[in-house]
Amino acid sequence: MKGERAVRIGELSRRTGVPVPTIKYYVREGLLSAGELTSPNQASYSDAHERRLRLIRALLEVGGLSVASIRDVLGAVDDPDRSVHKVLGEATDRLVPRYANGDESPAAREKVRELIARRGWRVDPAHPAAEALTEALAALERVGHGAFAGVLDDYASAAETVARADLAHVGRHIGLDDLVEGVVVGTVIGDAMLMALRRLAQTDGSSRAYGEG
Amino acid sequence: MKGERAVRIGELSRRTGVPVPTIKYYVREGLLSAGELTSPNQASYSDAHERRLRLIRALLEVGGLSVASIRDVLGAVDDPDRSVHKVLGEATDRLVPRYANGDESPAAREKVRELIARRGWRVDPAHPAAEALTEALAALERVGHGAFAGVLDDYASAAETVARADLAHVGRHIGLDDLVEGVVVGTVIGDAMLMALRRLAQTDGSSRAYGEG
DNA sequence: CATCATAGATAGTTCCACTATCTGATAGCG
DNA sequence: CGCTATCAGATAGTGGAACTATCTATGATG
Repeated sequence: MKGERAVRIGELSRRTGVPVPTIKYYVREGLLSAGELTSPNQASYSDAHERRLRLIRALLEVGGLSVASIRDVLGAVDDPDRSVHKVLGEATDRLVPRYANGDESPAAREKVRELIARRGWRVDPAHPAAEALTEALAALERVGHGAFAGVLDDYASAAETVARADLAHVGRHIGLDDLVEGVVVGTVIGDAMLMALRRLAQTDGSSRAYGEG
Repeated sequence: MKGERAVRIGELSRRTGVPVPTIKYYVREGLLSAGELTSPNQASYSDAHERRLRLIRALLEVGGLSVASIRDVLGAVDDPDRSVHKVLGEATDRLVPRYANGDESPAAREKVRELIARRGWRVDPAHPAAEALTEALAALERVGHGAFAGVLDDYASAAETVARADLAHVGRHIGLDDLVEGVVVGTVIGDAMLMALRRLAQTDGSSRAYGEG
């Protein structure tokens, strides 16, 4: 086993493939806690550091998050409050792109309100994700493809399927200790997975419908 | 009606909210064709320009695409080839993030192959979306959440639902002329919609499962 | 004891999406 | 006709983001 705890920064860098100056940069930016100083110019990094560093890279490279959002999100991961629903809510809240926007397109806003009602979802219509959805619908209108909003209910069904799977996974596999980390990973990497799967299913479907050879 | 065709750049800017220098920048970058010169220093922009400009902004702001990818994608939109399947494939191809990566994690790669087989999807396992999925699964492993791959099949079902809705919409509402544009909009804005809906469904589900007051 | 790695600080780099400025030239108005 | 606003096209500059490089001590290690 190479599970040696307490390595120095060079070894941490070798193990994760992240350059030393970049690790230092993450520490400066508050994404990663500093190593434990064993002398004025020597610090040791634990397995937790390595794990955290891999998480940062995954959020950055696969999730496409900015360093600033990662700092936010990891703030939630380290938050001591551990009530499940609150923690789920906070973690996901911080993962929605924020639109400064106030009140473009009341039509889009209304569609979102109706959808939430129709689905019986117990969510605040001012939830950031609802804002994001409103923004997307408004963009569809602006671009002259408002009709695409017709897929909303099918999308909502699919989203429910996904959310059920997410919650089942959380219930089954995740302990309170890395709950938030699990939620973050599942949300961010899950988005990437879902997008990729959507492309694959589209490709398959279009090949069947408009087939080739 | 204010459907006056052939406006000048100032008016185009006013109508879309995009600053004049930014419009010029998009023209330089090849996202937008130049206006038709009516004299050495006067050009007129048509409704098509306005429409295209709105599309660019939607892809940038809601879709989060880079100027470079937008140029690529719009290249497909303007491509004269219009066989439905090919066009769908090309448009979606250009919308998948490309990973330079070759061969990290054969386990992840194998999982993707198996999933495609299990689903009976007629897609090349080397499809860029399959690569992206492989990358996501590899990231899960690296981060110590490999178990999350257990949701794959549920996600795949959801993706099929979404893809069916997408294709039905294309078949019902979109003519050959703006097929590609429709696909691009549906793909990019559709991703944003799906992500937002997933958050809403998650919030609802977690509220029911771990409820609050 | 000589060399190497390290902490911590500061400064520099690259890329991206704009934004500003400048030079003529024309439009449109009175 | 003259005046001002607007424009095309070219070049240069800006600000933010994510690094990357350099420097100074200082301690680790063989």
